[in-house]
Amino acid sequence: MNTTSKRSTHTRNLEKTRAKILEVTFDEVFLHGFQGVSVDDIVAKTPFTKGALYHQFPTKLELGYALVEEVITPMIIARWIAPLDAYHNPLEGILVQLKKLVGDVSPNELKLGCPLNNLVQEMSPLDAGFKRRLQKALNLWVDELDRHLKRAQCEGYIKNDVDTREVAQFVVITHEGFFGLMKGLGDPSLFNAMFGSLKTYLSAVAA
Amino acid sequence: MNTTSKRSTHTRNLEKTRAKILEVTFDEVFLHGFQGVSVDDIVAKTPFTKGALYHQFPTKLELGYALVEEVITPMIIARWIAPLDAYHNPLEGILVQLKKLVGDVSPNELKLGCPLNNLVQEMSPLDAGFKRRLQKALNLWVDELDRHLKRAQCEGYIKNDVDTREVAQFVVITHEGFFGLMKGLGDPSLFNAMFGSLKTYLSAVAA
Amino acid sequence: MNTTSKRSTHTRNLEKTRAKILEVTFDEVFLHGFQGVSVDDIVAKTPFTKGALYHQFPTKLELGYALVEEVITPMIIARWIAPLDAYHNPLEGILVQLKKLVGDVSPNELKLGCPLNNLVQEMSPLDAGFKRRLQKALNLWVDELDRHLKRAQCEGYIKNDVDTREVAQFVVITHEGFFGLMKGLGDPSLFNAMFGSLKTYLSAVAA
Amino acid sequence: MNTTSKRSTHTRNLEKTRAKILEVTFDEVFLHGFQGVSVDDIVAKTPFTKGALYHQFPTKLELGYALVEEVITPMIIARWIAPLDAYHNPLEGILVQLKKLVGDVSPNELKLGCPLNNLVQEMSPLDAGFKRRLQKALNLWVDELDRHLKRAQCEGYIKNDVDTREVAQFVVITHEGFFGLMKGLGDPSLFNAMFGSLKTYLSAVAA
DNA sequence: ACTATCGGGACCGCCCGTTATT
DNA sequence: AATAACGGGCGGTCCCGATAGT
Repeated sequence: MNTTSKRSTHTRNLEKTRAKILEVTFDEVFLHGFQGVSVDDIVAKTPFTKGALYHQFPTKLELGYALVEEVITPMIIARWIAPLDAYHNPLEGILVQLKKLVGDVSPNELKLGCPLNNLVQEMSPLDAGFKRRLQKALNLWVDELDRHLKRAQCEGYIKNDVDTREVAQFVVITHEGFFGLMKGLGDPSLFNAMFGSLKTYLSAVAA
Repeated sequence: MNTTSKRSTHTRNLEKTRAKILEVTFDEVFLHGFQGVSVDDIVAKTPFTKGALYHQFPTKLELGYALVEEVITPMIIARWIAPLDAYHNPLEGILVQLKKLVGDVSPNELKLGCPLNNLVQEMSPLDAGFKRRLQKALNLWVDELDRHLKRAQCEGYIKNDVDTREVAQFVVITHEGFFGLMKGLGDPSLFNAMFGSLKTYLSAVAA
Repeated sequence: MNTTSKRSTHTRNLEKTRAKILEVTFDEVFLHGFQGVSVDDIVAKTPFTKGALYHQFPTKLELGYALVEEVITPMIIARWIAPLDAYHNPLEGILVQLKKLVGDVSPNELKLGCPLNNLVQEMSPLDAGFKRRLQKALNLWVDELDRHLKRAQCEGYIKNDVDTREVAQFVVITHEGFFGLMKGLGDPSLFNAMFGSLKTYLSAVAA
Repeated sequence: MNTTSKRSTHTRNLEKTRAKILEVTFDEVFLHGFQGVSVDDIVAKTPFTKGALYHQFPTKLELGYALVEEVITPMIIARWIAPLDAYHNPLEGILVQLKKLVGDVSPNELKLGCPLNNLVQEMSPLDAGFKRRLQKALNLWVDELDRHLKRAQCEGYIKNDVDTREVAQFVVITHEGFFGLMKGLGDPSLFNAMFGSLKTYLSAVAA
């Protein structure tokens, strides 16, 4: 049980190191918030030291920026957008995906909220760099949803007089609102409220 | 040397001190988050010193708890629940109140989000004491909304097969979701998306 | 040999605390230079902790500024100016004082140079706040010397066509030059070179 | 693939690298002091990387030592000693050179002081290796001046009872004292005080 | 010889809360 | 009840140098 040195046979690989640091950062920030995590905390959960982290990220803020751009934004796309390609009717895809990624997941995993929403709430008003990157991620989400909804409208799944962008915005609002409330209440019944209501809403705009 | 006894003067001053501290705390926490505010920051915006604050609130956390219980919870009730008493049809009240408190407000004032939601996102997973009090506030909001919706259902404004609690939950979800997205995007068009979609949804559950 | 707590029966006295911190700071900066001293070093040689230091001096720089204004400047006046009052002929006073404060002092004590000159060399080009305060101290030294030399000229000890301010400047130049070289060479013979040559020079401007 | 052998090319490159590093080091140390400059700062102003620097200089201190020996000492000789060869009367040479190298130079260039003096003041008490090398440079300066002054004495330009070494020491004292004060005050009138007074002094020792 | 990556530690600023004092 | 001085420790930055690899 002596103090193990961090110097080892570790292969020196910038990409891997960066990925590992970002992975740990994601976990820690997801658990404690950006301000609630110290660089030392992150380093301690890593096979590296502060020097390695500093080599990759000149400041804690830059690490946070990379987290948004390189981890969280792709994750949003992968979870909420990419799967829609498989559905001829995106409205159906949205609900099925919601069921799969939220309804079938244990409430415990949902209590931490949505990684993107968490950072938006915490950091957007505090730092312009965060704000810009988080805005970009949110807009991307809305834009991509809108693209699928427009496709749905073309295919006749949505009434022609419906503003698809408004629907896209509302879908994101309900997603983030759900995760936010879930974080506060931890009440599994929230999913039904959200899923059922969203279904009702989407039916109302469907053709 | 007026007629008021020393004791009551003391008590009144004590209450004024407490109220002033809570007022400043609200402003600062609303701007920078709970973790982002230091006790010294709060004290500096107060005519008192740190000792006075610690005389009233044993720790920073207790100050935060008081903020939730004595400021934020009443504020939620005053803004989103109490006004509904004036409406015979609460569904109408919800939408009118939304328009008044959000639609007619400058986007700048909305960019800081909702004081309750902000604290939920930041503090719920970090501290059990916060979590309990925030949960209580959220549940109160849902419960009171549900009470009004049940009244609406009795009055025949809502279909009988509708689960009013689910509607209440969904309304809160959309409120907090909207504030959350607004905080991140600052896009005024979000209000129309939210307002219009909520109207569509409420119409779908209305009798 | 347990770790002694710093909490003790210490009288809480802002002035005394400040004086003690400045005293220790003077010693440490004199030995290692301003950049070479850490705040922790200073605190460690003090009966106080960092909190106390921070209470008095918001930054290390401010501590340095106070050192110049409250310790070093008065020291210059006390050593090189005040004693001249006792001499009817200031030229004589300058040389006698030089002998007393330098010639009769062990070379070891001189190897650290002049506290004012040390800071001028180290900090003047690095920080405008230091520069201003050090300039003020140097100008005060020159001005006060000039005042005494003008008195000497009035009394007929200095030729009328001599620019006393130039003499004052030159005297300071030789003082600081001597301390500077002494710091580098540690050679006691430097005092004779300086003392003798300054005597020769002052004789040349004497009436 | 020219005729020069690989070895000599290597050597030449090595020397160029070393020279470039020393050149940048001189500039940076002159501006910020030795402690105020980081190895990374130096490397950043170089076409090389840190590894190259550490290949040539095992530590930052050794780089500083090389700076004294290979750059600053030769510079002192080139500026203050070598030109005296051209003068039959070195006393005249000293004053003329002073005018040329100081009096005709813009005050801005003088505000950074003398590279040698700067290092003496900063590093002599902190590191024995620096001290030894700086002492050597200062002694060389005094010795060489003394050599020229002895020549002057032989030629009858200086009174026979004058200790030329003391004069040499005093000249260096006034040089460094002037640069030191100039660094602190930035007052161009200092040159006249120094030049005039030194002239007066040298006249007093001249035959 | 030279590069890129990383180790480990020290420093300043700051922060929450306590204690002596009034 | 309230103030002012102070305790003790953590957090982000930065720095010197070492090591793996070319």
